Amino acid sequence: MDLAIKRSELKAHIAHVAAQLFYEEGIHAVGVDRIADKAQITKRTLYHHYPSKDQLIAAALRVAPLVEFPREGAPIERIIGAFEMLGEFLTSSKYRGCPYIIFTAELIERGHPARQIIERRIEKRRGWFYEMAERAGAADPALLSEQLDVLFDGAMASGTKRGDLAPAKAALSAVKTLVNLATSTKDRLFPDLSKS
Amino acid sequence: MDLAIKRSELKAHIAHVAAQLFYEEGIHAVGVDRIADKAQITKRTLYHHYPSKDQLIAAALRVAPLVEFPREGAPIERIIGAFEMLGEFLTSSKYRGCPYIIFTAELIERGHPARQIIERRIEKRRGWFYEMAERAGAADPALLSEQLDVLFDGAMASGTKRGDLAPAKAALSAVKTLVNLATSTKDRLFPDLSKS
DNA sequence: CTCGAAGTACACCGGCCTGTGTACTTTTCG
DNA sequence: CGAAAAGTACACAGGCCGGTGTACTTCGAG
Repeated sequence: MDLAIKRSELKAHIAHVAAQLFYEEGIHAVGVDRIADKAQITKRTLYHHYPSKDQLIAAALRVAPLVEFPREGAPIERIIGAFEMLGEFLTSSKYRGCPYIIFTAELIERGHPARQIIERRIEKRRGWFYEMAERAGAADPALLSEQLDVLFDGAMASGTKRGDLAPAKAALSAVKTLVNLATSTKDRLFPDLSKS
Repeated sequence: MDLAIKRSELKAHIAHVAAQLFYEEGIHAVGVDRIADKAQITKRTLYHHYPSKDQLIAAALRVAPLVEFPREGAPIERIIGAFEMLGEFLTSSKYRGCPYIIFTAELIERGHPARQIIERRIEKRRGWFYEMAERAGAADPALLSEQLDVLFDGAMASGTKRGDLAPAKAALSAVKTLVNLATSTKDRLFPDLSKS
């Protein structure tokens, strides 16, 4: 496969191997020896780059794969595109659940090293949704972006439990409905929907 | 607190203690000794009732707290009621995330003992949503119930990461919108919303 | 009452996992 | 080229955890 890894890229390489293993088999279930083996290095070398497993976890989290969000186009199309990408992500070969959720579930006691990374990324995604909602001319961008966020997480979580992409489809249809409603002027026809 | 636990209730008591500890601190992080201590019994006694930790995990999962679903009322009100109960669940003292998701995240390798319980419960919830959607006269009960499912999971997952109940509120508003649309005859006004 | 089941107290094993010590070879770069 | 930095190979410590053995006491149902 990847014979001959340049020394200068070794550190990053280790992080990627760790990320994959942690994600696929769980943080607690994977020992440093396993990671060193798969990365084709010595445990000693691993500890040279990452003095503790916790720091390795943090590094792995930083390079964890994400759902790609569309970088251009009309706001509404970008939002919908994000959920379409999500569908692809969910059906990718080894999907096992939202990395954030999975890692968070295994990192309760630990104070901080990795948590902050997760929280920062989540905040970034929320910001993106809010910006899109605003640019799309939503009546209540805060509400819409919050709804999108929930749907996104929901599709990921539901996709964890069941292999298929039905959750992603359902989320996508819900997104289309909610976005259309929130950005259309006709929403005045249903003034009572969002309250009570 | 709970001095004097009846012998006949001991087994159930152990499962409850385990469920709480597993949920709050993680399955891997909690050892049998901890559980035995908190249950005020000997490790030996624990192993008398549950011959392995895996079986204890399964038992704990069976008694894990759930969101209560309304048992009576009009279908639409019951659906909405379910999401209101969810909001309460999320803001309950020690909420740390959807028990199913958390436990699943820590139980990859293990083949079966606990997984089946989780899957059965999820299927039950899905069935409940479908029945409600059908009774409410939804145009496409399969789609609506799938959407509700995704929103439910999403609220739980989002609620994990951030302490507040904003996700639950957002999910609730989305539910109201989607249910109203799906069950109203006026949805003919928006024939294009759910496709493409 | 009585006898077996249930519970106790405590020591102990074996495996796994994080992390280190050491003596050696290889690469990199000024 | 030559020295410092990086990597190797391997053994080993120390801790935690799941699970067992044993000899004893207590409970509770018939």
